Amino acid sequence: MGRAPCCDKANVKKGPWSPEEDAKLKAYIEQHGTGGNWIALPQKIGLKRCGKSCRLRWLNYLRPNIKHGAFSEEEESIICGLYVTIGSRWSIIAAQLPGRTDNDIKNYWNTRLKKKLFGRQPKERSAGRIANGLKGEATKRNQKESSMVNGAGNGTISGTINNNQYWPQLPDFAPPSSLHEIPHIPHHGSPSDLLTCVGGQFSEDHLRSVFSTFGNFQNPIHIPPPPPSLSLRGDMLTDPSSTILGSFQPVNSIYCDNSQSSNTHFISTNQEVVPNEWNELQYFVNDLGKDEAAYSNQQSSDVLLEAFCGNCSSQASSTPESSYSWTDMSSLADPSTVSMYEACRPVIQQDCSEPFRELMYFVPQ
DNA sequence: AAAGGGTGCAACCGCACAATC
DNA sequence: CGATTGTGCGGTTGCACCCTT
Repeated sequence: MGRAPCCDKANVKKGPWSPEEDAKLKAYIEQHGTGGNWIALPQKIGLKRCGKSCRLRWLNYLRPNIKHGAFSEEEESIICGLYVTIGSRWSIIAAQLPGRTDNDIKNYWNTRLKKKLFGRQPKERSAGRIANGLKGEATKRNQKESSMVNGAGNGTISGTINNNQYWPQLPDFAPPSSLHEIPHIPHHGSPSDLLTCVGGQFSEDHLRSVFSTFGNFQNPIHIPPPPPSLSLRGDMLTDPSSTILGSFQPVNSIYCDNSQSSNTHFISTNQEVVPNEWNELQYFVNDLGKDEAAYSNQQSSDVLLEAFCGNCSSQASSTPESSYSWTDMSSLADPSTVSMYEACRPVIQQDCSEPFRELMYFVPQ
């Protein structure tokens, strides 16, 4: 037996709220409060709405000091930083952004920030629409919402956008003499953001652009020297002073072969990787629409394989519940890269404390 | 001018947990 | 202490708007 419905579904109105309904709800709550009972509230007001719907409408739109309109760069940084730290805990993230609702932030993440962080551009055909479309959206909002916040964020987006990119151009960076000079890495990061760096474009510019996105989370980092023949893409250390790192599980380092032409990349970590983050990785890899494969020597390899085999077209997908040996999986990759990695594994293993975990994935070219 | 498709946002759904009976 | 009810939350959906063809 399921639980009783919170309201008579047949007799409640659904869909967009009318100005009259808004006015009724707002006036009542401002005068009497919610009374601690959302379910009973619509009857008191004479609204044919579900109590939950009233609550949502109030919290997301009608209550005072709600901030609508474009997100500032600072807000973006906070959202991104918290997302890679705590995941989709929108209510917690919203608590850090006065005036923003969890729904707003969730929508903003899903429609924009995710694309931005994953480094994906919209389909080619959309390029023109994007430049104009954003302007259109902003105009729509401006017309719709007289309480629009100052135009800083909006102006930033529409003002700096170029013809080819969805997002403002990221600042130019002077090429580093070595990756050790990457100044700041998101210390709240998860595997996903670093893997995004590695998997998204495989470019150092992109890597730095993602790091710059988290400028608010700058902190000194320690980057150990890479093993021979490998370049170190990133390294993260937890911040012991932080109080919100409960679920944070960093990837210690990501090693990429030095050959730009190679399609194989190795990731090592001595940390437990939580399933959510692998799911996110799965999303990312699947979103790329490319074949991939994974190998793990860790105990929780089932987590990894589950995460990776959802849409695999490689041989891995045919037996998603079985385990794969290194031999099996490495056979899928470029032989020279595999042999190079094999030679480096002891060094990497030494670099990571036990239990050593590794993941290989490749993107056919 | 119209159809088709992409995008963003408001709103809904269902589950988990807390509070109350 | 179990059952019931209310609330909070994240995921998902529906739709209006706009652009491209």
